[in-house]
Amino acid sequence: MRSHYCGRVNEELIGQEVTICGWVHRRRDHGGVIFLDMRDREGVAQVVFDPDTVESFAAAEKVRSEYVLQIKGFVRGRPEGTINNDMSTGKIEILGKELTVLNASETPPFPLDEYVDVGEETRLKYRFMDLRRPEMLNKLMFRSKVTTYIRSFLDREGFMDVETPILTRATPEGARDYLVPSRTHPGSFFALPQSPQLFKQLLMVAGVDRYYQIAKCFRDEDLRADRQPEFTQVDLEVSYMDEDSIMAMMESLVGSMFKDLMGKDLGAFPRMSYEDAMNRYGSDKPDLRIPLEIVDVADLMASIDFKVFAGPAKDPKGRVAALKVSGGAVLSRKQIDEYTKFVGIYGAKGLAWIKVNELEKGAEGLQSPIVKFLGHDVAMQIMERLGAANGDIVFFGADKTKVVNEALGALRCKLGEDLDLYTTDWAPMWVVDFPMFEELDGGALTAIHHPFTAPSCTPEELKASPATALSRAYDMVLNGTELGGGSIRIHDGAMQSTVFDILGIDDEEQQNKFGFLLDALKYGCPPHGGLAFGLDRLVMLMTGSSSIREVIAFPKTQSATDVLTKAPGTVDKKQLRELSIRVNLPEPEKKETTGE
RNA sequence: GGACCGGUAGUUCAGCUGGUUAGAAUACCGGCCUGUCACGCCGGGGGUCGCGGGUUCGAGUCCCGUCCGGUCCGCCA
Repeated sequence: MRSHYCGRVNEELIGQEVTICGWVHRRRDHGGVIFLDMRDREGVAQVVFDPDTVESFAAAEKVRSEYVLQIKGFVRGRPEGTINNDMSTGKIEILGKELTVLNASETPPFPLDEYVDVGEETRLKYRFMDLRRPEMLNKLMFRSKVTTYIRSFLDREGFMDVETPILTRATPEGARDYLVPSRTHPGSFFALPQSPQLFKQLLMVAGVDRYYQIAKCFRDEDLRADRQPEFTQVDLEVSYMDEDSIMAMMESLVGSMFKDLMGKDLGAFPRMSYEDAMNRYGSDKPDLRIPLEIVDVADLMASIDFKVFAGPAKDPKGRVAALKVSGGAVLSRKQIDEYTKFVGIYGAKGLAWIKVNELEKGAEGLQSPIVKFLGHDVAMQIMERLGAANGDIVFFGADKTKVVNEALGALRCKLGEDLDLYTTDWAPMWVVDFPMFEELDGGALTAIHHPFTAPSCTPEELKASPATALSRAYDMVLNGTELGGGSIRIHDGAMQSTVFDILGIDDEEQQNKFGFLLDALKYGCPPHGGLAFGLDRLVMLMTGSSSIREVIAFPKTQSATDVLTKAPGTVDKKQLRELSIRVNLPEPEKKETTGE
């Protein structure tokens, strides 16, 4: 039907006849001459109709925005003075000879140009129109380039693409599962996979050696700008490689992809221990574009009692830390109040600060509601430790360590954004040496990564002091976003049982939920490890998108609905009967539970 | 489960301290126009002010509830 894409018609085709198909992007009717900007996936080209070609001119008068046309015409250079340098096809135009309307279109529900920011709900309701916009099509095309790049890289490295089940069994730990009722086993349910984790480990036992899959994963948890209930992971696993080799290979994948697809050199990825990351950045995924660091000052304040917690001398779980912002003294009282409110979200009960006005005057040159409370000597010692200079502001956090880290960590990122402190566009890194477990409020332990992560010690050592044991996990972080996480896995049955024991999973439950894994570990499981990238987040960062939804063709809203198809929906009684399911909604807000 | 922001024409928005017939831009429809490129000029049509209740002589505006969308906290091993 067509000889060329609209966006690919160029000067080399001048004098030739072409046939293009596409949408009417814009129509400019001057009475005696009509211009149609024709658009397809590859771009826009201008078609001219003049009254000499009576039939096509009449047809061009009748077409409207988003009509689908087939146009046959001659390519010619644009006349002197009418070249449009803002258009990739701006040096040529097509003189329209024949115009066929392949399909009419109703008036679009919103403009498809780049000049209006349309509300997301409207865009999602007409996603098929929204995706027609060049900006969105380009993102989909870029995503396709990324997956193609990853596939060919992994293929070159000897990875096998193996599919794992979508209908699987519910996992006892971790995120909430999406459940699928089994018709043939009334009362039993499949679960959609949160990740192919166990299957890929079984593939290592099976001898696949190097596995990858671009896998859909499902988690029934609340959504965020970077979290969808179904999302895509680049999931991979290798046998006989240690963490250094795996990290090196993944770094090479991401590094070469940035270079080849974006022309960006990420350089070597620095590695940082979890402990270091938490202490210096208050986060296990630090944004290293921002040059601010959190500094402990508890020792300098040992004698001081704090209003909000017992103070460093008396509370071993507490932290007192400071964040110096160069040039931050320009912040107004109102802005500081806003930051105080901001850290309140993370549980901080206040935000103390010191503005450094004239350091040469000693503590007299500091402006702060807390200096008199600290005493001049302590205030000056803090200034010295932080290397404060005139014009700086120092923020303080004093509370439980978790609160201080989260509050100052988030404040650090917020200040980085608000004051545009970024020193680079891209700051990749690895976070390593994660603890194996984290203590819950009740005192029980939970796995920081997942229960299949290998510790960097023996089972005996692990049993002796689980709370301090480190794991062989690694997270790839880019600009404060966790791009991927992985680990060396446990390949030894005794070790796996030890970990389950520590997590409080008894023998019966171990056999019931993970019997197949423990079985597999008995039959010659090679040492192995792997990693999973969040593809959506990766593409979001690479395209500079503000949310993951911008790089997913048909995403869900924050309440996990699809406004386009109106999913989830009710089903009719017959379907429920077949599944032995009865819907039982609470009385007051009883909704219709069946279709017509 | 919680905090905050938003919902007014197809779309993007304005609408002040409650006060005449709810506006603008754009889109749409009609007319004019032979070199535009977000074409231009003239004219026209277009509203369940998310929904329900309340206060008031009077509500887009104030109050309560609710629904929807978004950002975040919790949650997401």
